[in-house]
Formats: sequence, C-alpha cells, structure tokens
Amino acid sequence: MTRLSGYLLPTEREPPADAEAVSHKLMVRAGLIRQVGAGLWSWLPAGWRVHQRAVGIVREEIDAIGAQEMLMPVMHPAEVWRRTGRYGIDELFKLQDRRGADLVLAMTHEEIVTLHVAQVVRSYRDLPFVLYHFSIKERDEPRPRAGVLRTREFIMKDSYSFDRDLEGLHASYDRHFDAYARIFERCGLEWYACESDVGMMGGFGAHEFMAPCAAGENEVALADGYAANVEVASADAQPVELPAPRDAPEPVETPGMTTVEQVSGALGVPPGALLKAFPVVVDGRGLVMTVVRGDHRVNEVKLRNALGAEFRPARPEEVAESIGPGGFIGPVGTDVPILLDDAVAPGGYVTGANEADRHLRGVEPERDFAFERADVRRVEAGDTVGGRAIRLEAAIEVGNIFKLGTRFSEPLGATYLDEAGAEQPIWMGSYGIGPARIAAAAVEQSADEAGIAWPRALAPFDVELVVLGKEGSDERAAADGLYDELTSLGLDVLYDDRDAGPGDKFADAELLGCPLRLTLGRRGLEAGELEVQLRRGREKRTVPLDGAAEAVAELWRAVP
RNA sequence: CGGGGAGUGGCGCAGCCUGGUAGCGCAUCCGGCUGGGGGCCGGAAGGUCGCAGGUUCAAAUCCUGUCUCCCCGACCA
Repeated sequence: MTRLSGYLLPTEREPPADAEAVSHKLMVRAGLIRQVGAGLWSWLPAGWRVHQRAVGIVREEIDAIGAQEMLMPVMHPAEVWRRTGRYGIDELFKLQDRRGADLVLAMTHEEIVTLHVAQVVRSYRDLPFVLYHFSIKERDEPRPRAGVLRTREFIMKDSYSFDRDLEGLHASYDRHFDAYARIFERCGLEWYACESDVGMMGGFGAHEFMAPCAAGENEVALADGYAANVEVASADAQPVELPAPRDAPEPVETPGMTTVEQVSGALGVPPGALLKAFPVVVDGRGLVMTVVRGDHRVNEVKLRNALGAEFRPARPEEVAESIGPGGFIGPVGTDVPILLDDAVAPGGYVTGANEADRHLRGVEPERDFAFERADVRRVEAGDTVGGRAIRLEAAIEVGNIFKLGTRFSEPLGATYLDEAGAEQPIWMGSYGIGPARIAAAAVEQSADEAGIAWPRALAPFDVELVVLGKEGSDERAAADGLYDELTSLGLDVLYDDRDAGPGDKFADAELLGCPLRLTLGRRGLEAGELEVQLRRGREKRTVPLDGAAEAVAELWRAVP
C-alpha cells in the first residue's frame, strides 16, 4: 500500500546548486537521496527501493553460480591489515577503541574472509567455494563527487572465490564474469567489460564492468571487439610525417620555447616529430628519462607497470642538476637511462638539447642515444587496434573482477593439504559490484528533460497511478479500485492520491520515472478509458477501463 | 595535496563593494476558487546571516582565524 499522500518523497523543483552530474541532480530532485556530508548519503524510501532492486538482482545471479551469502563486520582489528601490508593505504579509515587498540573500517573484506577460510579449510576436499556478502565499505576518498557515484561510504556486494589452483581460479572467475554480464543486462544498463589494471596488488588478470555515461570517471578505449581502460589500453599510433633525415643532430636556436607547440610551430614540423622527455625518479633505481612522441602523453599507470616499481615525476631541481634546463631537455648526451615509448618509429626527431634556448633536430634513436623500449603512452582517439580506429568514452565502473592469486592466502596462512599431503596456498579471486553505482548509472543513461526514465528492473515502483479528482469523487473511487486490482496482479504501484493539481502530479511522476504512468480523471472516466504513458519516450496511449489492470500488466511486461 | 568557488528560512538566490529595521521566487500553513501539464485570490508562520574572535555607538556587510560543502586537477589495490 503506497499512497503518495503518506509517503516520504520530497521532490524539488530545483537541483542542488552545486550539483553537476545528471544523476546527482535528478536523484536529489526526485527525492531518492539526501546528502549528509561529503561523500555521505542517505537513501530515502523510494531511493532505497531502487537500491534494493539492484541488490535483489545481484543476489539472484550470484546465488545462481553457487556462491554462499554471509555477513562480515565493517570494523576490523588493525592487526590483520598489517599482516597483509595494507594498513598503510591512505584511503583506509583508522581509529582506536577506548583502550587504544587500533581498528580500521573495511574498504573490502579480503583480509577477514581469508582469515575465516584459513581457520576452516584443511583439505583439497573442502574446495572450491565462493563466499559473498553485501556490506558497507568505508573509504577515505581524496575527493568524493557526483552524488552517489563516488562516495566515502557505500554498500558493495563483494564475493571471494577459493580454489586449489590457478585453473580453478580461472573457472570461478569465468563464472563471475558471466554472472556479471547477466546482472547488468537485467538491470537494463548499457555496459561492457574491459581489461583493467591489476594495480600494485599484482594479480593474474582483471576486468572492469563499465557503464558509459557523461559523469563517468573512467575513460575507456573502444574499437570493434576491443575495450580497455585507458589506464592499460594499447594501440597503434597514427603515423607522423618526419622531416628529411640528417647525418647528425643539428642544434637550432629556440629562445624561450619550452612547449611542444612553440617548438613545432617555430620549426614548421608536426608536434609528432618532436620527442618529449618526462624524467621520473624510480624507487630503487633513481632517475629515468621517459621519452614519448611530442603529440603523445605519458600514461603513468602503464609507465609504473613497465618500470615494475613506483615512481614520481622528477623535481625541477633534480632535472636541472642531472640533465639540463627545464623545457629544453632531451635524450642526447645525457647519462640518465632512457625509456623510449614503442610508438616512436625510426627517423629524425626534434628534441631538447639539454642547453637553455636550444633544441636539436635530426635526432635518431639508436644512432644518437641508447634506450630501453616500452609501451608507456596514453592511447589517443584515432589510434588503431588491428586496423580499427579507437574512440575514447567516459564510463562509470559498476563492477570489477580480479584474479588475486595467493596475494592474501599466503600472508594469512590460508592453505590446504593436497592429495599428496603437501600444504598448498589457496587461490583466490575477488569480485565487487556497487548497487548504488548501478542505480546512478541507470539514471545517467536513461534521463531526459523531464527526469528519470528507469529501466523496468530498477524503477522504485512498476507503475505510478495519478488520479485527477477530489477526494470523494467518482474518479477517486475508480482509481482506488484500479489500484487494488493492479496490486493484486503483483505490480508495485505508487498511487498519487495527493490533493494537488494535475501539473504537479505529472511533473513529479515524470521526475521519479516509473516505467508506466497511469492517469485517471473525469475525462477518461466518462470515456471509459485509462491513459497510459510510457515513460521512455513519453508516448501516451489509452486502454479501456474495463480490464485496464490486465492491459497495464501486459504493457509493463513489454517495457524495457 | 594544488587551483577555483560557495555557506543568508525547506530549495534556489539577492543584499556585502559604500556598516544602520534581513529581502525575493518557489515550497509550507489557514480560507476560498480552480481541476488534464508545476493554476488563481486573500491571510499567516518560518532566519543566532556556518562558527569563533576582533574593529565600531552599530557588523550578514570590514578584519583575523576556523569549520563545512562544491567544482577542476592530482589521487582513487
């Protein structure tokens, strides 16, 4: 029984002044969420229904692959996190209890779930299995943003697979991949899976499930049959026309020209005919000069992976001391090791001369400087993969799956005895999904000028019934009856029985965005008709009042 | 962490420069009209101007400090 007259659905005509993202504006305006602090949000009743619908779909599909639901606490002793070396993570909230014992608030639950498994699993006969829970995650994000798209506290479904070997892990991973595909499909999202960075945790492979939308924080490189986070994407660069070769590098005066644009403009060569130096200080190795084409940019994730170590950009004084004046540095005549990007084809380039106000032209890799090769540049729109041009698209990460390997089982002693009685580490995978992001992504993808147009599976209610007519009128009586019939057919109905004008009711209904809006007023009652608006596209049609409930149920089943 | 912006009634804003009775639209409450796209008339309630300190006869307004929030970037296993 959901009558709007008694339901907390505080809609707003205006979005919050500082909101940018569509989902942020609309979810607040529609009365779904309210802000408590930076990255901290309450879900109001209608919003929580959406969230729980997403949760329900996730639960069904994860149950369907044989995973077992449980619940683990949000607050953990710091000790476990120290053991896995994750206590130092900046995003980890740390606190103390009254006795001064260190505690953390969980970002995820690898530590705790592995601890349990370490205590319980003895034999290969106990494996494999998958555990999961829905629980609150806490992350001290440097910058929460965009409503519920990036928050400091959120609910996540995280599952963990436990297998005896890598082969088993692959199988568990594949099952999750398929389950995730079904989940996002059922949620009515536009989505794709893409290769992603395995990060500092190492690991044996990872995918991110991306929902394209303007407010997305990730950039994805897409081509036919190819999808990868730009963090890891590789592609063939667009060729660049190089000037005629020279026998040796030749100095050229470039007073005050410290940018690629200035130099390429002054020398009349394309930016891609320059080499750009990006000096970094690598942990345990010192200064390294990364060199990419002038029209390319260094991708720091790829660079970190190529170096196999953390690094930081070199400070200006370090550059000045060891290489040359800022803005004029280059790979020729320096003893700093050079890491040359794969996209730099053979030929003569313009580079810094390591002297103020001077560049060199006709610089050829190999002939003029020694180097190591690696793919460290960020892909650009128009690059190709297998001959197909890629485009870059913003997307929000709605799920991720990760082959952990033995990253957690080893430090926490999660082992089993194999058939030969030998102790072996358990192979793990971890798999996350954020229902709040599913909801926000659905809003981002479906919204129009009138508000939200929920996919059927996520809508807070299946239909919204708008009655136009005072209490005690015939319209009301008819609407009351229709409401009961719809409910008895199993539909979730929001009944707008408020004493408000039609404009208010229509506007609110379209803002909230249930798939079907039913309107019953005097006009329709006299004609024996019920108006049905399909929210997506806002197309209106009528069905006979006689048998209207069944007709509505049928329309609802056909809606996307 | 760097840069930029903002805190004035539930929401959106003006007022601040040039100190002197705190204002507008929407929403809310009461009465009436209206009843198929945020309608109309009349009446009413609601604000320690983020917080602390200072200057002044007098501070939303000037000064200092502080907290919070937002945006861009960095960052985000």
